[in-house]
Amino acid sequence: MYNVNLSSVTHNSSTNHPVRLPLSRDRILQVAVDITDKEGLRSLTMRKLGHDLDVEAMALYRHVQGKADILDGIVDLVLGEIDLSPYSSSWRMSLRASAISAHEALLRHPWTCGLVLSPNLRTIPSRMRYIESILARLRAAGYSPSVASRGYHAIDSHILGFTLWELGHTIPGDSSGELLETFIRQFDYASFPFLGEHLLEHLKESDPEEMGDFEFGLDLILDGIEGIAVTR
Amino acid sequence: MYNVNLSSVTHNSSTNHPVRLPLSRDRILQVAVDITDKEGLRSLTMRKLGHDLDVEAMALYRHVQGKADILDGIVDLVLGEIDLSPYSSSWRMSLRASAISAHEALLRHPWTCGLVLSPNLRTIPSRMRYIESILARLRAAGYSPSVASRGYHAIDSHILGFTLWELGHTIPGDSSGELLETFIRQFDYASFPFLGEHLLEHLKESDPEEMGDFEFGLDLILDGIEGIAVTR
DNA sequence: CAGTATACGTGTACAATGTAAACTTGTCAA
DNA sequence: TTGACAAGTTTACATTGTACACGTATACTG
Repeated sequence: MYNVNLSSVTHNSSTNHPVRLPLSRDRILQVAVDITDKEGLRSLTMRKLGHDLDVEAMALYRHVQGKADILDGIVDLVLGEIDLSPYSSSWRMSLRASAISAHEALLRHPWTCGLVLSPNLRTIPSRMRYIESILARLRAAGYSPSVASRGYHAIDSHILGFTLWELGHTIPGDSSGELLETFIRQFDYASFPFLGEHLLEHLKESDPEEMGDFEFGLDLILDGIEGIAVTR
Repeated sequence: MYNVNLSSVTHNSSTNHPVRLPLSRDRILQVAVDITDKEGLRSLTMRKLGHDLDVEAMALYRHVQGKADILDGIVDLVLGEIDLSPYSSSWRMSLRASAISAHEALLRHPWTCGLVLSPNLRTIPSRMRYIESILARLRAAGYSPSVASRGYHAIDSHILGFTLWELGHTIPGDSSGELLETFIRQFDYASFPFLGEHLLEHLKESDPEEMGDFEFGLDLILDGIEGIAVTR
């Protein structure tokens, strides 16, 4: 039976000396996600990762191609958290739920957006499954390949773009909002009156009845798609 | 009069020995943009930047705070290229034109998106002017602060998200599309039929009459905003 | 049980990066 | 002439990813 103890050292009773949990790609990636969640992408170094796994940095290379591979791997893990099969009668509600699930996953792991979008052609499995799933639902709803493509783009752009925006105004390690407050205090409201208004808009405790900003934009897009005639 | 020669060495006719163009923040940022456009963000190192300016890396620090400052600076330059005052009778056409201008600027300098959205609270002047300008036009159109805020978000998310998506499928230094082609050839169409269809959709020579994918999503959003009642 | 092979981890080293601190030099005012 | 100052250079260092050679515990083979 597998030992899923989080601590990396366990005890072998027969030999009576400490035995390390064996390293594995999965364990490396899990710890990498933890580090990045807690201390930011900057802190995810091979040495730090090795340290947290009670191992020298170079040991990681037996299980992982290199740092790039690790980055791909943790993105894959996060995107795997997205719920792609929410039960729903309509394509619209189903896509809406998936989009919200994606948004939540990205917020849980704020470093993901930036990584997903670094320009190259890696094929990250869960990312491909995700895209495939959105396209499939639009096609199943009767939309043409062209409309499905464009609809997918609009939805995904909104998810990534909006989440990035949200996160851009979060300071890592400033949960108390202290830095944010000083920022707001010294903001030049005279030069940027509407931006100032916008800032205050964001600070306002939002009515829990009211829809969030993310859903607002999402519905704009879904409305638009719904308005396009299906071709069957 | 200012010497705007791109070469960093000019000739002083009285002393008859080469005289370096003086370094300046502006010149540094210009060259930084050039390097990043041509060789990617990875290649923008202080040493490379110094080399291209015929100067040691450390000389830059007399004119610039550090690398982070340079990154902010080049983002500022690019966002400054966005046309914020396209003549137009309606808010909708005006915003549409600005959004397209922003999209174009981001495509000209593909590294910008990632930089704009790295999470922190720097205040990049042209970015603030840009946001202010969009908000102002929505407010002038009669929308409430809340709708203006959310409308702005939806538009900006689309611009950044969509452009990032586009660029994610571009390989830096693969203008011939060679890498892309091998990617397409070895793509697993059986496992991801709709993604495959989507890929082909992208490869198709687009009808010049037809609207681009960017405008398609943009109009979805603008339609949505237009459908919201103004409050005056 | 002895010998060996293999997988796993370590140690050391190196190149690339950002940048601090001290040094040099060209220019110009007093 | 001097001397102060700004602009660039030199040197050095810490941090990063990772190549390579080396040990060693575990499992397999006879």
